[in-house]
Amino acid sequence: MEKYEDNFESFLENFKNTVSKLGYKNSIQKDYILKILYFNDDHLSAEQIVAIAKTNYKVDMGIATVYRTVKFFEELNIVNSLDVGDGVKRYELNLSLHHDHMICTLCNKIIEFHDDVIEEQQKKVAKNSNFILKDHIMTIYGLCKDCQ
Amino acid sequence: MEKYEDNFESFLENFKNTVSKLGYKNSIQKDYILKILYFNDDHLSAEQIVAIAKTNYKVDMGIATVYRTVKFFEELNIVNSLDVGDGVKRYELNLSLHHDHMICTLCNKIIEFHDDVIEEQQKKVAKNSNFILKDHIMTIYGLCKDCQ
DNA sequence: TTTTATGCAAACATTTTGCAGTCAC
DNA sequence: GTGACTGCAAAATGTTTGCATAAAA
Repeated sequence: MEKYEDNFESFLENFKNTVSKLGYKNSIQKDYILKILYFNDDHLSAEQIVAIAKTNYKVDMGIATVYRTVKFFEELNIVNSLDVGDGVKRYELNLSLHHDHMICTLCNKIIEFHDDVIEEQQKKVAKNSNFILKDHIMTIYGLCKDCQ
Repeated sequence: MEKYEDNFESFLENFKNTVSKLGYKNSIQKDYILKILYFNDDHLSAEQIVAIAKTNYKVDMGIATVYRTVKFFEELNIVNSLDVGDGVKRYELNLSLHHDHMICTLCNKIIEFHDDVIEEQQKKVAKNSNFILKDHIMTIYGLCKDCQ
């Protein structure tokens, strides 16, 4: 717990420096959105971020700010957005190596995974089609352990 | 060309029988939406389907009808919807074996592909997580041959 | 003639935008 | 003090729904 706190603090410091260097301004909203994404390994919607800010941190935040901020984060490549298929975008911090998702069609739980074989094969497939791979998403739908 | 016509005609006949058997009613709207999806290997949005109906077939169709019809088709498993990430759902006929998509981030072209290695590996990954795989989507983003 | 399908418009949900005021630097 | 950021409300976007009419069986 303490360890994560520490990690987050340095991550936040680093991020704030980047923001300043780019000529943008820091704000408590940016801080809290990062904090919320950092300490919730869920994949959160804009509305959920507002709700968590309010209940867990007693911070009121306009939803427009959340949308603008996560878009800003996406451009800086520290946040990914993902489309579960229900018409609501969810956001996750882009800290670790690339990963994909398994989504339970019953309880909507999102499980992250990474597989090198698939990653490699994707590169081959792209190459075979003369396609320059920049990114990919892969989502497996099914039943999680608990819902079977 | 003639061959495809023939194929489509028998496909359509077959579909119409299914609709009748299930107690639903056939309509020219259903026919045209199928026809449009069949003869356009693009992945069409509801709005595009309405536009093509109007310009290519001189058929006016309400967009609500298109949404209802593609949902109906999805339930019968003859149409898949896909989320390119721009907030607009696109629809494709589900005729062939499973395939995935490469999307060019410049010209938005959609290229279909199928790869057995990836399919197999997905099964393994799911199994390792005690996850019962039902479906998956995989989309590769990058630059197509023409846009490089 | 009964039931489903259609088209329109209104409703809806999510996301974006304009603007006036606020805050960071 | 300047320029970016915020929050609100309005607008925009994509999709769904209610209802009266039309068409299929």
